[in-house]
Amino acid sequence: MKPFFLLRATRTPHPSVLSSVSSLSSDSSSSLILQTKHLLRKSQDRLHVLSLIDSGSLQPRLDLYSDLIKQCTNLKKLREGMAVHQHFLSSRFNPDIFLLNSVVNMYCKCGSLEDARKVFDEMPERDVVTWTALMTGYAQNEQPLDALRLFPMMLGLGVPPNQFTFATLFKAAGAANGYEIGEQVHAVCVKFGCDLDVYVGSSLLDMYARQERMLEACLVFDRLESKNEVSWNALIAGYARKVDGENAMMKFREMQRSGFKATHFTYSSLFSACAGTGALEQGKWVHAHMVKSGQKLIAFIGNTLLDMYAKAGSIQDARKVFDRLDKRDVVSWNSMLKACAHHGLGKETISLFEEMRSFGIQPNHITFVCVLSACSHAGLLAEGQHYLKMMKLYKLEPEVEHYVTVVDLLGRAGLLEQAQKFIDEMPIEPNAAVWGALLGACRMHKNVELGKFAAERVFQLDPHDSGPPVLLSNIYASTGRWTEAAGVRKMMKESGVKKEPACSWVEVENSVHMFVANDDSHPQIEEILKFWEEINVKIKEVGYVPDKNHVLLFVDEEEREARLQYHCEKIALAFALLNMPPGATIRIMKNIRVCGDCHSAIKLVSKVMEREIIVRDKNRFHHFSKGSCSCGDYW
DNA sequence: GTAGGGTTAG
Repeated sequence: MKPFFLLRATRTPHPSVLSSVSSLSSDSSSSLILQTKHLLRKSQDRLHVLSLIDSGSLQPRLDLYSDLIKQCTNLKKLREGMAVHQHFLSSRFNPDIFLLNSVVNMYCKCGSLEDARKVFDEMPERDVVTWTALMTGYAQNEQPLDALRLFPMMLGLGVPPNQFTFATLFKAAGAANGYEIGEQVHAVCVKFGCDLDVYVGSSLLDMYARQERMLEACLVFDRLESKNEVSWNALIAGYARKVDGENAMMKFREMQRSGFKATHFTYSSLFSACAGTGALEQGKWVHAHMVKSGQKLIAFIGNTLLDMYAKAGSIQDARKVFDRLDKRDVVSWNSMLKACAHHGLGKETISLFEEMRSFGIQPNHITFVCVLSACSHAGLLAEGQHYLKMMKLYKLEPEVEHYVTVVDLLGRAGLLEQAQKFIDEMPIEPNAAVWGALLGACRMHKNVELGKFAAERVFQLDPHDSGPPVLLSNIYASTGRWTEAAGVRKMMKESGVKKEPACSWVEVENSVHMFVANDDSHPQIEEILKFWEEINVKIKEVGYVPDKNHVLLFVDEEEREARLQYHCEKIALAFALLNMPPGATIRIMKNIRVCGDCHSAIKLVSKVMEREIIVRDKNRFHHFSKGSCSCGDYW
């Protein structure tokens, strides 16, 4: 066996080497050298290895440099990597493509793309590995466009790409929203016969899934030569992102049938799908499946599980998960804070946040968004201002999101002028969301003039959002200015801004039933409407007066009252009352904010029907019980 | 020597 380098007895090697060498039982010299080589390679002190070379104690071979570079790559030691690179340049060795490829990769993995690019540019020759390593570097360091730009250059120079190249390119295309480029690369990929590879396929189907093109994603998936956990997970994650719980669950069952075991990626996708639709029963089922499969509750899954319970309306279960997590990271804390805020538990959010601080956990920007929005939902004005100031303490500069919550906080409290002054004095440029918060407050407090002013700002900054014109029209309508309300509606129609249709849904016996406004396609609709009539009589007996201000169309009085009956949250509620066992808590989800009239009606329903009713709207949860709501009518 | 999938705010 040929020794790789020699340890000269006349020089003093590193003490750890000496002590290890002296403890070796074998006295065969080649074995000694091999053992020493192994030791040095495993040594945590790469700089010392370089100094041993400098002092003449070691005679390096090319693969010693190669090993050292690899170590620096894996450990992400940029400074040491640079030293090894420099040392190699001053050595007797010629530039070697294998080693330089490793150097490019080392700089990429250590996040120094400039250095990687410099080595790349100066290389006398480059192969597919060189190109792919740099592309991957860009793709993994949030420069996906730079990764994509390399591809035509590479093809132009006649370097044929391989499956590694395509896997990276599709990832980059997905991250850069570069879907047109992605599709072109897909064509090239087919030409090179790489599209059936499972790595390429997972990345490619993920790219299609990210633009909600599940049909294409499935086509890619079905064509794969062989599937693995990653390709299944990419598919399930695609459905989960689309909040298509039904298909996510279906693919999950297929995955099981095909003999693949769910991983923590699978579970977290499924939990986030259930969180999106608020499907508590399905979420619980997946949770049970996970426990049975022996998958541990690591932080990553725990956070999505916690989030699922919170978003599906069970803050108690969310808290249980939080308490059971053995390692809580900042995301766990943020999720729990957000859960409390979302459920209107302002005081609890604050005490949880103080607990987090007392544990010495460093809050981040999102932490403060959670805390501030809790203050806003609970009307805790002084606390909100206090926590905004506290950000400085943690060296966090408030971002526009934080200013939005403060405007919201002031606005909800009715301090509209103060809110406007706050916007004027903001150190950063207010965006549409900031003005939108003021507009929302004007809607709440029926301030037409300021509302108009705020609305104009929003229209300028975000002309495509249907929310603000609807809000403005509602301000006019709720103050009886029907002509102006109709004017805004007309303007919307002409400019092509479409209002998102209101819809509500409810989970009954493991399936989700959705009710879209003015859609009577549900098979039980006749029965539901008849049942709502009965409820309506009952709640009128205990004082329900339909609030016609919430029907914001220019129609006559009678029709206005009739239209109120058809708000989708009422339909969903009637459906749930008809189909759920007595006493079971009803959980209704709505895609937009719950309307004031429905809010009053549901409060009374909770009383006359003796039911716990939980409604999740776009902003928060409402827990209705015994005739009142947890939001204290402040939302 | 080069590759793919997951969470938190609004």
